[in-house]
Amino acid sequence: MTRTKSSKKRATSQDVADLVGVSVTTVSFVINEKSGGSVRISEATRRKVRQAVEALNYRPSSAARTLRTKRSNLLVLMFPYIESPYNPLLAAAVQRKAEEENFDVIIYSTRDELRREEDFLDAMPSRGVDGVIIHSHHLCSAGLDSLVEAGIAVVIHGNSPTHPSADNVMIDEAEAAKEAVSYLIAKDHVRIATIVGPEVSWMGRLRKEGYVDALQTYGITVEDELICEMDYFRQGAGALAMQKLLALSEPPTAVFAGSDRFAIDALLLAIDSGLAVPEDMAIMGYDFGPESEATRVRPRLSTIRRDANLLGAAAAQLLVERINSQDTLPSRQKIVNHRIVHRQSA
Amino acid sequence: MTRTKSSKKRATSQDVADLVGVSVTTVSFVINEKSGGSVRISEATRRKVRQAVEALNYRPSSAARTLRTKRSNLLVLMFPYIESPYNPLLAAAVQRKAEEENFDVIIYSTRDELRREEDFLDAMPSRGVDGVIIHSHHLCSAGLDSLVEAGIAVVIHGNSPTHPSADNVMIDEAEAAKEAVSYLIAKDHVRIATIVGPEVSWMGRLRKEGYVDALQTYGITVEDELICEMDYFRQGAGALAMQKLLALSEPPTAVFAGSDRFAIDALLLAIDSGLAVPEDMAIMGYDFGPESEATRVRPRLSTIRRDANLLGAAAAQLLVERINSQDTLPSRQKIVNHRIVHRQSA
DNA sequence: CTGTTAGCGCATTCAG
DNA sequence: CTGAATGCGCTAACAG
Repeated sequence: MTRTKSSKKRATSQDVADLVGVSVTTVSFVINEKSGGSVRISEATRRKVRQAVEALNYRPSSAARTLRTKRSNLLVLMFPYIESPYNPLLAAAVQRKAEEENFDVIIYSTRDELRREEDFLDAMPSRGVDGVIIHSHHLCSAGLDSLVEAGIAVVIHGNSPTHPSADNVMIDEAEAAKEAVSYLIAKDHVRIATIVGPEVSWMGRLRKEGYVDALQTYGITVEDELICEMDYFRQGAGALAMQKLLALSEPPTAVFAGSDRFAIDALLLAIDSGLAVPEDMAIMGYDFGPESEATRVRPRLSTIRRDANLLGAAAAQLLVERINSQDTLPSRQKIVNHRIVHRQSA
Repeated sequence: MTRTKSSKKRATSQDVADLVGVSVTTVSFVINEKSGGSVRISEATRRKVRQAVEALNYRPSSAARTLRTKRSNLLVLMFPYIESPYNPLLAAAVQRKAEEENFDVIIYSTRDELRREEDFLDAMPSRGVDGVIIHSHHLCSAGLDSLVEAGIAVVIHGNSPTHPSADNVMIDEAEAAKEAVSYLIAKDHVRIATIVGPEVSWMGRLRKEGYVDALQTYGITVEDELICEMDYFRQGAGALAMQKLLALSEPPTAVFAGSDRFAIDALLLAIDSGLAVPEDMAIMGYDFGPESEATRVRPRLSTIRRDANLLGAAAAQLLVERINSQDTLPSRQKIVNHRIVHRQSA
């Protein structure tokens, strides 16, 4: 009685082979359902092997398999916070897709800390995962090189930097912005302002593009004084912009904000200034940060929303394709549907 | 040029050894920071090895290591829906703890389907994970046997069946119920009814126990007509119970419901009957299902909440201990703090 | 149609 | 203080 371990040793493919009286090769073939080419296992043998598997309760060791095949069927979804309302939806979608393709998914929250993100990505090759979906505010493409070099497939969620060997999945920013503004126009607004991010930001540029496009489509003149360019992260930027707009000789009756944060600040300032929202001032937001912020403000914010299901599924899809592709794939950009959420502010 | 693969081969410990001019054994020792006993690597060698690791960008292969050591440092968190508001919090907590202990966590949503749950658990030994935290409504202890036999550590979240080789982490159901009722008593209610789950349910029994305990503590007579036993999953059970209570010759002024669903149904019926909540009828719920349900109803539901952080951390803690323990550990039950959420309904 | 065999990359016993 | 040798469990040539 020298055994201290309580659990008996797990059965190996050799055990199965011995029990049936065939070789491990045969076992391996039936386990993996190989049959093409020169590989033909008689149906009788297959059955016997399967019985033995059952009898011994044999389960292949993924560690051994991974070591051999360089394939872990493991993928990583990394984002700032799993607690953000968008991310669980994204995770669910990724998971669903991954499961279809027989992948497990490791989820990692970086808490939006650059250091944790870097450390995690750095340790990724060691983990032996096949691919990773990155949703990050910090990401710079340099960090991706080592992943790609280590043979890890990468898909980037959102408008973060592109990389020649990674895919991006995102929504059509310009189109979404255009729809938001068109909605305001449909509500009979003509004097519509916008609060947008800086030119240097890809998102900011695209959203402004959509704003201009919508106005022009409906024959409304684009006026510079109605376009407020603001820094996304500047405290109270939205309020500032709204203040400026209200001071105009002819203020707008509606505002399309390039981010929910802009929108909420602007909305609050409008209300504090004695305006009724949406009667005196209609406000549209744009998905950015937690959904709850948009629903917590009164009146609730109408805004653009990404479809987490589509984005997640698309990301997983691209990732799996990339993992399965033997040759280097070109970088792909996948545009996914968005939608307008009509709440109370517009 | 026969190479089709684009990425160069990853460095192995052999490569590192070669570069330094030592053996793989030495490399292995310094990587794993072994030093006790007869193992002594000179500081000089250590440094050189570390340099080589850096130079070659060497990362140990976890697959190989797992195969060798029977340790994947991978753990699974399984629950019905990642989209439920409680579960991301739980996941975050588990993750945080797991990370401290150098574990990655695979998250799996069963969509509350028994079949998917069973299939996943069944495939677990093959995945080579070290342990699993199970949060399930369906779980029966039979399914756990094969996990335990396969040497996978198991921790059960909540009051699902216990298992001689698994731990449970949960809140003190009876105490929580007692507090809820005590709160109602503190608000000057004396005629307090309860809607509880069936006797056969452990949760139901414990919560009723707490209810009775609170009344007795404050010298209030327990009256059978004020105790409604209902099936958790029966449609509209809470409304039915409230109806019955309102029909009493002397109806209660407060109700402690054994689940948020009961509570919400009851609350709605009370309001539809022209009662003001909480003025005419105070209602306390009890954590069960999505938080959002409790906050969406008007007035917002006061209820008992589990602390996801504590529960998650405790679960991960127990799991890691179990994984690290060589010998069989006894089954442990860990009770975690809960709290009352005072909203509007009581 | 099936068996033999050689590693995958690492941790570890046992010799030096 | 360090190295040589072995095998974890599996897959995939290659050889029948």
